[in-house]
Amino acid sequence: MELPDYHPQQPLVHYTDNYPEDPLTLEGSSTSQELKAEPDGRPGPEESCPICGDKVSGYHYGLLTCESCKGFFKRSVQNNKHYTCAEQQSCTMNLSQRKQCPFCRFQKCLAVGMKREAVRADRMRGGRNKFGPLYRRDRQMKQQKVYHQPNIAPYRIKMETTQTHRPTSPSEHHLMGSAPFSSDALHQSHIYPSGMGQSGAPMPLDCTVNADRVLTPLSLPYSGLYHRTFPGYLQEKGEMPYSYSPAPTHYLHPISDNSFTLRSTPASSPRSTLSSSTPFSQAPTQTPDTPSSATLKHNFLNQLLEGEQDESQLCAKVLASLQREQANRGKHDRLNTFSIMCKMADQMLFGLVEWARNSALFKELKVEDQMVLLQSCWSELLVLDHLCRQVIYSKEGCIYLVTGQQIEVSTIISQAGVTLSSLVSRTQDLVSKLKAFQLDRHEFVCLKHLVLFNPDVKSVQSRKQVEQTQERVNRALMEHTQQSDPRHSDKFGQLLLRLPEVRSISLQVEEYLYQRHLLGDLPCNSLLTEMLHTKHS
DNA sequence: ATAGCCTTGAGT
DNA sequence: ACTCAAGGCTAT
Repeated sequence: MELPDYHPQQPLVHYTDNYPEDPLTLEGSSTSQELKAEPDGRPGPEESCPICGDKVSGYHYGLLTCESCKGFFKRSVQNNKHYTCAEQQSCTMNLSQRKQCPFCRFQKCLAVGMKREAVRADRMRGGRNKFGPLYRRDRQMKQQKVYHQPNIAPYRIKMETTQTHRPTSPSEHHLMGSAPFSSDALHQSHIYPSGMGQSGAPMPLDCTVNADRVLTPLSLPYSGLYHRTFPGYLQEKGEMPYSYSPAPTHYLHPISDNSFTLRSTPASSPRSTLSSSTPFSQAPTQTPDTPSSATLKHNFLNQLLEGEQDESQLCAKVLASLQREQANRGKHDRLNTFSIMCKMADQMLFGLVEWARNSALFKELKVEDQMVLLQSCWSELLVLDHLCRQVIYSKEGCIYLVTGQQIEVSTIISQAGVTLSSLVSRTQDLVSKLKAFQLDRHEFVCLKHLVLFNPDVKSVQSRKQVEQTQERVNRALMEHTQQSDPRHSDKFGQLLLRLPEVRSISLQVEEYLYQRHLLGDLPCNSLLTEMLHTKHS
């Protein structure tokens, strides 16, 4: 799953850079960075074919390609060719090797956005087709980019399947499984960059063009997200709350000042107060508190809520991190989709650690207990966070990423391996149930605390303290569910009954990630891998 | 089968 | 009349 080094069967997300000022443009092409257009928008001399890297000769079947790929695509479509790959459907595509595997070449043609419809069934010559306006707009985009965004390329995501078998070569990514090259639906269901997105310029209007693509240009809760400034989050260096160090880091080792070695946002740093302007407060399921309910319980719950991360800040942080990561990489060293997902998870994990550390209840615990608790439940917290995000933001049949993008579940299921498909299905079932229950933020934050304060974790020293806190949260949850929705008298019980499934899913996630880690698929130096190691050691 | 060059013709 | 993205031709 990646471009420009295309591996048809690879994982999920690929991106170059991103326009921080416009979250609606997380789509573009693989070559946006290296393409250099003339000021008039015509392809410049350095423009390279997104399929093989050869010199571009103009727009062909939807996007700028070289003459040979144009011809290849035309022949393939006109003659209804069905190729097969002798390798693992992840052959390298470049000028010298493009002839070796027509299967992978054709896949890549489709992947980058070449359009079969542009090959004429009647073989009529000359004239213009319906893509004329697209080409024009793409030129305009390029022009804008040249003048206004010379160094910034867009962010994009595409699907890849994920398998757990080992690639034949460490440098290659192979699909797992499934994806015999047979139908267009398969290819088009990938989260591919817009065929017209090579410019790397914002292309919000391409929604319609990309209607068949999985990843729709996202609609973030707040369009102004990137226009705000988030101290500490969008800075390029230095003060980023979570920056990777070049050497392996032991993020969770306690140090004398009762904090972790990982430098995190100081507790006094600006953070959202979860006022009505936060995305979460717009959750359709939220139950507004009435002034009359200002009880102790109420204050307790609000206290828990105050520690919740602001979704827009988290989104900005993750995007900034991905952007930084990709910026540090070479053109042929892009993260594949799976790696990007891991990076996202990693950032969310950092966020959860920070969340816990800032929790008044959690701070009361010994650092040793804090560590074992977090090490025990991190994956459950990740799953809970994910569930909450889905309940609040996801469209029916889609998975909402922390970056604000939505991916169709059916696509993931159809392309992922058995394990991942099962995970996604189980998770979506849970999402449906929680949506039916109209899980609100109070309940969600209680569930997180219930999972965090688990007195059954072995080697917890202050077991009693953990137990009491859990019971306290449990009571608050019970009272809240009874008050907020008296019609669902069993809501409390139903919510608790979901936790075993959350646990089960999280364990499967850990197992899955660990297997991929053993295959070398996980990015190095991540908190994610460190957590996985801790459990498996 | 590939790929560079040629011809065509609707849109501007 | 010009543009340029279609299809066609043909040496390799």
